[in-house]
Amino acid sequence: MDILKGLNEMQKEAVEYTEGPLLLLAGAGSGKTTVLTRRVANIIEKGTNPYNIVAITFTNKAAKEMKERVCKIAEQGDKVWVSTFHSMGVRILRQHIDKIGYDKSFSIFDSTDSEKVIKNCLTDLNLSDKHFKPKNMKSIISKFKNELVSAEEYAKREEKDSREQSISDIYTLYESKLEKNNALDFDDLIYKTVLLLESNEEVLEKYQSRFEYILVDEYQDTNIPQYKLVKMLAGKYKNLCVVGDDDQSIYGWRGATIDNILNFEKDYENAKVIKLEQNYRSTKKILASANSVISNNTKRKVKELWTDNEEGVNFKYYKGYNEQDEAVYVINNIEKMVEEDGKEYDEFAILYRTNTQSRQIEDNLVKNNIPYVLYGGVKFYERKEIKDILAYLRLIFNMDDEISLMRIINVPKRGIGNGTIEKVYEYANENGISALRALSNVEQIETIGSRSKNIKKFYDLLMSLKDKSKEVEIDELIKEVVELTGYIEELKEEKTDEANTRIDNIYEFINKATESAKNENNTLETFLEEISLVADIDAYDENTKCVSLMTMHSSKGLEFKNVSIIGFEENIFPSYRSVSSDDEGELEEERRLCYVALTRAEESILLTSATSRMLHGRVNNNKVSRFFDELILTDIDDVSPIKKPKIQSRISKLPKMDYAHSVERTKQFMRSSENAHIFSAPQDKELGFEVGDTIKQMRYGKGVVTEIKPAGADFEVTVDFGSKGEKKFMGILSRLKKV
DNA sequence: AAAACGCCGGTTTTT
DNA sequence: CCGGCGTTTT
Repeated sequence: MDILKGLNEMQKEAVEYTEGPLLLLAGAGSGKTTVLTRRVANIIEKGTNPYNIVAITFTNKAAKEMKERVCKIAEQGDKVWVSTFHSMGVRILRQHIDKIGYDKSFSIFDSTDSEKVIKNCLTDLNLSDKHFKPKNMKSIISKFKNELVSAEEYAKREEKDSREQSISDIYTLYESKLEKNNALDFDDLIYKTVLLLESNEEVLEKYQSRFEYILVDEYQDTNIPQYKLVKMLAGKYKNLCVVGDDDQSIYGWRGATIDNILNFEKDYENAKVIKLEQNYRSTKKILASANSVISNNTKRKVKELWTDNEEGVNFKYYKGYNEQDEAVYVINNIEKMVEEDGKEYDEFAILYRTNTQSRQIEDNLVKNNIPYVLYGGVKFYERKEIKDILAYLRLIFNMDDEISLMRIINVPKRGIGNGTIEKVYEYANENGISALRALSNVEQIETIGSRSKNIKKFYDLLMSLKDKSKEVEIDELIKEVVELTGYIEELKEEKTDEANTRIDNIYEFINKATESAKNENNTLETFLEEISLVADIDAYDENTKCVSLMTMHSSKGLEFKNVSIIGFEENIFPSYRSVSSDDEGELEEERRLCYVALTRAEESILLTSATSRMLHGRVNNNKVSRFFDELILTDIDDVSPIKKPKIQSRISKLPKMDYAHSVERTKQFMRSSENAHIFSAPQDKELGFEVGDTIKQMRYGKGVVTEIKPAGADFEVTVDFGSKGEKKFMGILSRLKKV
């Protein structure tokens, strides 16, 4: 097939420019994946062995998709190494990690495991988990690793105050505990790979020679270690193509730095830059609004997406009374479009800022019998029962994994209580042996006495499982675990719904294992790895006939005909943290997230918010999101029961912009007939006061009016009483008086 | 040793 | 509002 068929000029150029460093700035919906796969095909066609090409992505889903598409158009495409950063790290480390002092059968700790290790560190160091919160410590350590600062280096650093010194101790002990467990945490998968390649010329040379062509997707999401890894791997041939969009950088909190993309031209001499700015996905209205929002960011490469697509329909905006009302509207809207316009459920996505927001939506979908898929939330592999079974498997694979050992030593109950466990640990420490070795010598531990037979039984159970693992497939092994431990038996005893769900989950887990076992060269190692590295979105299947529910973060890279963004409110989106942070950058990242969400849509967008919302057991009254003001307001139909709330405040809240831009925007804003009334002073004679006035109320005393909304013959007046909070009144009825 | 209770604290996004 | 965790009770 013709590799350039159907491409625009810029796309063709990107496909043909195969030698040397290339930065491909690919806007949302600009046909990026097509260009990438054709480019790979082109490199192969020019005579390169596919084995010498590597493509790096962030999610398994993206990797899988790219692999499939490359295979379709290129001879021997299956030989191209398409991998995520993390699985690439694992693959390199499994082969060479012994060179930096680990065993090749290392475990991968998830963040829960890491936090447990940190808790152990705190106990050992006699530090309080109130002052040194494990979650917080975890993220500090993660930050160090993402800045390539080792525990050793940090320990040497001078001028540390006492808190920093303690943190340094925690970091050091944490690292040594991981080593003792022969485990790596998530950050290590990249960090330790970098350390390995830095310290070992031979290994570096091996991979540098192999990778004649390197391709990195979503480059705007790379952090420092990832950047460094890529730079080292590309060191020999420098045929490095990075693809990204600085406007879609939404993982700053994970250490990703937008500078990697902004500085590419400085990092790589003679780098070619190609911009893909034509969007093939969205309507003109959607694109114009997305552009309008993102133009408020200061730190970005100049580009503007355009499209030949139709103008399209207006956005809809619905402000509900509360989150329940909001959910009902969103679902009714979908139902209506399905019934009246012949849409399918799978053409809809509901996006939100935080996972908890999916709850009301889910309730209402169930009520209305609408099929849906929820991505994210409590992950399958993080359920208690699955983690328990997994702990057995992990322990069988890596007997040094004490976190797993601790998890299941008395699960199901087998009469090994905390007291006994402590004694085992004491013995292990005194004799400088691993906990498992101590278990095998349990008869020697005098203090335990007759309970040692429980331990003996447990130890024998583990050993027989380990033997089994060498003979049978993974699904058989899991069945064996369940059988020998009596795990399901114990659950059956409970006879509760919850226990039954857990049993179902275990059967589902076995099914998944059976699926995996079908792949040739599937081992316990690869199975565990697969599970450690899955993301929610990896399960995304575009062939379902379901409404999709996911966070805006998860939606990156996907597209839907109709998108609903719920919770379009201050303190939710943008998040409370970003709003109250003094780092301007955080807000810009939220704005980029907004840009990502908007550009998922092909045809229509519904934005919703709620006047009052229950949050952490408390009622919140949030204003509509500031991003609302940054949209092109004339392209929005307000379908709320109460129209245009608080529109007065908008003038002062126009986004910060350079002067020319600002004047233009203001003019545009005033021209819009819908907004014309804003510029006449809003005053309601019947009330005798307006927004901003101080009034007096019988019970609460003096307060400032923040909002007036018509409500039938009366007005709903919101008054801020300062420390007493915000209250709502019916203005005339409650006889509010201007002071 | 296991179940039951009650308090405290957190609470964004995730490979 | 939730869940986790430590304390108390059986």
